[in-house]
Amino acid sequence: MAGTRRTRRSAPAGPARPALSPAVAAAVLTALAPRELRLTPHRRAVLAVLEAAGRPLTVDEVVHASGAPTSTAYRNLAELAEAGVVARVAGAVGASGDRFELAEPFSHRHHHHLVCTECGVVADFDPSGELERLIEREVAELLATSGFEITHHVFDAHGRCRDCRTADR
Amino acid sequence: MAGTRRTRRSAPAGPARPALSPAVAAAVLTALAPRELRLTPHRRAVLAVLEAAGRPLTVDEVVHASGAPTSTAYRNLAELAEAGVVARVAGAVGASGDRFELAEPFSHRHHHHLVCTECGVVADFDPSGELERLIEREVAELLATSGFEITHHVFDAHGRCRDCRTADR
DNA sequence: ACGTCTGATGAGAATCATTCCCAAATCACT
DNA sequence: AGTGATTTGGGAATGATTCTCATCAGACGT
Repeated sequence: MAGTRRTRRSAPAGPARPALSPAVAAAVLTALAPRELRLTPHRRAVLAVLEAAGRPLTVDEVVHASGAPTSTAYRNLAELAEAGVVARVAGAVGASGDRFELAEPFSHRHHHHLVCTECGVVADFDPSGELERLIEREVAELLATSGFEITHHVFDAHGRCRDCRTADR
Repeated sequence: MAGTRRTRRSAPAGPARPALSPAVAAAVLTALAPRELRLTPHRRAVLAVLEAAGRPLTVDEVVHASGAPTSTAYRNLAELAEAGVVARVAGAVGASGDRFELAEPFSHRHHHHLVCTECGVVADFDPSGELERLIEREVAELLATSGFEITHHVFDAHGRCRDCRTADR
């Protein structure tokens, strides 16, 4: 036991874990500062996992991929969502549990979701500019007619993913 | 005790409960038949409540408004959803619990949802025909490019409803 | 009308995800 | 390198949803 440093294991041994890209790390730091949140190893790991996935993950997926304990993963995801660094997105209706992905300012671009109603997996897709423009117009109209102050919109397509289709048919 | 019939109380005394419209009842009967599901008083009450509400309700709202016991309400909503008579819709992301409304063939028309991110209430709104057409086109494209067999789409606008806006500002 | 038989009911137990708790450890920052 | 506010984590607590199963209602044939 040569100088075994007893540190709380923040990055347990295991399959190679992705690293958070420096660009995202810097932006995240800025976003966390005003809330006095630190970019700890666990938070870094959680964000790295989300960045690498490129699609919304369940809490369970994050727990397994990041190595963070369950309670820490839940807490961090909630805090990061609150800080606007990650986005909480809905999975398949009826499936319990939200999913999380890097918020748009920290990932690539505006996108929408393809949700598999069978296995619950969620993939990203990019909407056409034309659709996006029309949605914007509709949203502006809703502000006027409904009394709702619209902050964002969700356009998800639901169906069966390729895997589920080939699996049982 | 003049002929007090002892029947299980299926419509407990209480505030006037809405009745299910005959047209919907007939259509529902047809939909339930192949599954050997009966249109019992509780199911009728649940459906009547959904029909009267005209917006997606939480299980709790259904329980209170219909008088059905919790376990019965959950069971019936799940069965009716399975049968395609009611639709399970997502509420605010992060809010636990799906909501239910009459499925489109049994209610009025195709519509979308306005979700309040603060109190979770969900209202219906009608999309413009133009938007709807463009969505259809986009969905058709997704089938080709993603491998997903799209069954339906969700276009929800999220924001703060009039009540929440006036309440805390 | 009456029996019969299948589907429905409902109270509580069981399950499961999520949140809470708080003493102890850690890390970001000077 | 020190240090104090923040984070951690294991387990308990909470809450929603589902399950169980003995009992009941209702449709149907006779």
